[in-house]
Amino acid sequence: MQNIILHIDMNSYFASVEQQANPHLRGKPVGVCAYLSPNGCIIASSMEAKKLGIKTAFRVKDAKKICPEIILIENEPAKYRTVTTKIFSILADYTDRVEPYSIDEAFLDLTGYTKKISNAVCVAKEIQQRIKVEVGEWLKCKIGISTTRWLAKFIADIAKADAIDVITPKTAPKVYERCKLTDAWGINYRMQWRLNQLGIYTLNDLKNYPVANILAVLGKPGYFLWANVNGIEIQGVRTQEEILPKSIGHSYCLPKHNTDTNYHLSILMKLCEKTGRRLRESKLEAKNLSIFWSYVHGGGVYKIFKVPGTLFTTMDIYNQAYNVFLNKKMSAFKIRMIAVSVTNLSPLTKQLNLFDDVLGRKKIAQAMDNINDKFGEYTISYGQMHGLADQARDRVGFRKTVGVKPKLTKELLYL
DNA sequence: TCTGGGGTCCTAGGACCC
DNA sequence: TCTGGGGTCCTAGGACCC
Repeated sequence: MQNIILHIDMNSYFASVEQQANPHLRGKPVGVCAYLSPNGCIIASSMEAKKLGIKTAFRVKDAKKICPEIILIENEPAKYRTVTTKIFSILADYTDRVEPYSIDEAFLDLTGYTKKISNAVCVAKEIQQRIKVEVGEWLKCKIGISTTRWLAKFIADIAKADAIDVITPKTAPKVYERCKLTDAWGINYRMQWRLNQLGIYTLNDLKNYPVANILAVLGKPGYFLWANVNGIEIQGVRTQEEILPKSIGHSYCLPKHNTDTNYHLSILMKLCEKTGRRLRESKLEAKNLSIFWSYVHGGGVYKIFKVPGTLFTTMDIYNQAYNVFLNKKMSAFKIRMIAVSVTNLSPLTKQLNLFDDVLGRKKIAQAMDNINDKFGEYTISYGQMHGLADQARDRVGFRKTVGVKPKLTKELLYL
């Protein structure tokens, strides 16, 4: 029995959400940036901006040169997540097998709903319509339909905006004829080069290549590509509950390049706090910590290690990160970016009890999260983060910093 | 190639165990 | 201390993705 898989891909997502929310942006070239500075980069652009040559990852200054009339906006992740939740709840009306792939993409397994591609096309049309009516007319999506997850995404990737396209293993060779190798999910220029070395120049070359040879030369990644283009399912649709996150982390490119350790530590604390909050929201604990920083003039330090016990509170994470940072940092070098993430995650098992020393700290961390949820980000925070608010307030990700902090903050930190 | 910030999966090689 | 062969865990890093 063949499966019926849909891949939904929102068009120019962040820019479309902004156009939906702000009518004065509609029909105009809009660029959504990581942050508004000449060196900031465009992370999404509207259809109008794309037509004028604006591409993702352009720097702000270059985008302005190419298209002086472009309207630039700083991104607001929370806003986009809210819209995503609405869209995904529409998808959930058709099947419980919905896999959120990214903030603007999802897979649907309709196998239990219908066996016919023609029915799937009707569902796809209805989904497009409902998103426009229930979420917003500026939110358009393209939908790929096939028998495997990879083929559904492949056909959606090459589809025009707002299209519904179907591909089956039978019709695939014809479609491959008009595609480049790098149109395929999983092939970028490096993999393309390696495939070329084997005499593979088209997707049909790859499809017809002896599987044993490709496995021998390119290993598993090569086999996966071969199986995918041949319509063999490698990994079906998995629901959110079936996918436990593997890592949670945050990184930050510093707006000021200097050697000031206190400044660096305050950024480090902020990253640990953001990471810790998400860890607690997900009700997970971590066994490994990874910390990375790079220097302005090249090079950097990457360290990943198993910690004694588990990580759950912000201070658990910060204490470990702090030790590595102070031990390994070259004090004369200016730092460009810092990243923190936790891995080796597992569900939090114990009930939190305020009278247990370790668990008590976890309970305090959760109480602080609750206060911040209710009154705004960083209403209550750790002492290390003080002094950062002024520099951080106008930065992306930190924009929601609340200027007024209660006086009890420092006391709470040292409980 | 990098620019931003968030991820996944896979592999190599060393340490350590029986 | 070294001999063999098998295994796991840990850390580092590459190659992709949005």
